Amino acid sequence: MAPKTDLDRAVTQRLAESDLRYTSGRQAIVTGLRVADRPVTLPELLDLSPDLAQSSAYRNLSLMENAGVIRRLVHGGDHAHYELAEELTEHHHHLICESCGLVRDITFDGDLEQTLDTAFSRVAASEGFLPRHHAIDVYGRCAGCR
Amino acid sequence: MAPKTDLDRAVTQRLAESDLRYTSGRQAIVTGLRVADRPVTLPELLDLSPDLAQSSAYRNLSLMENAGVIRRLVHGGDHAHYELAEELTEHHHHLICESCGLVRDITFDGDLEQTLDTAFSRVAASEGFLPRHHAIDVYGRCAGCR
DNA sequence: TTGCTTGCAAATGATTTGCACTGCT
DNA sequence: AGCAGTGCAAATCATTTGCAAGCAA
Repeated sequence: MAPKTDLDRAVTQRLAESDLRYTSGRQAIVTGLRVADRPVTLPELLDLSPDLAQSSAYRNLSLMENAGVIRRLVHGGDHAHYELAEELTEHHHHLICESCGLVRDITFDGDLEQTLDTAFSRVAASEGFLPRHHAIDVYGRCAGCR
Repeated sequence: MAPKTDLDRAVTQRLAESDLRYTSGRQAIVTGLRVADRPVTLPELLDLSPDLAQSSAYRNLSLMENAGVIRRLVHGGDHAHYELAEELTEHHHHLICESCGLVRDITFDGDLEQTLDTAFSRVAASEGFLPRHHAIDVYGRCAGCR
């Protein structure tokens, strides 16, 4: 087993808080997501780590999502995309290719996020909503599909 | 059949451009979505118009989505939500209740949208993407689930 | 040994599709 | 007549789950 990274330690702790072990299968998933460096689908994840059983991958993704380690993204395509939770990385948004489904992370500067939060809170309040977080998806064509 | 509204006329034209007729079943869907005044799931749509056959509703929603009349939203819940396309209403975003799945429309003022478009174009360009449109989802708790 | 994990196979459930029939035009 | 549209039932397919066996504390 590879030496523990800071990410592994953070994941271990979050899993422990939900009474879950950081097994080798779960490490393979976390490592796969870290290496991919972009949200990936389940088939892509299995390609990255061929020893994973599909059902266990789905099961662990789901368990780790509840534990705050994984975030599941769903856009219109056939498969959901998975990435590490923002608490383990950083707040970001997504660029989605309408042609091939590729998803990439993007970040905005703090001033813009500040502006957004303020605007969202005001509009949400007018509808009686208590806003908790937000997601921005920018759709377009990726370099390969231009 | 009810008299044609401006919306009906606009839908008729868009469907015609795809060689589709504006049949009574399709009118029932469009009317249901207009009356609901928020994105609804397929079961909700069938409740609003009990005469619709499920398969035809799905089929027409899909055809009308391709014709630019309908927009399909997918947010992780069990069912997708459907609403009238923005070209028939106005550019808006969504407030989503994490507890019950309710979706409501929200709009931002022009200045903010302008700021957003500028920011999105710049960031997308840095990744080689050509941005086409965007979607902002604000997650939280609705008044009923507070 | 207790209980979390895993892999396999089977089940689930939203959505899609084949097909025969209906109804515009 | 000719073809778009519809409803029913069956098929699809990503994801979930039951279960028996494996493994860590």
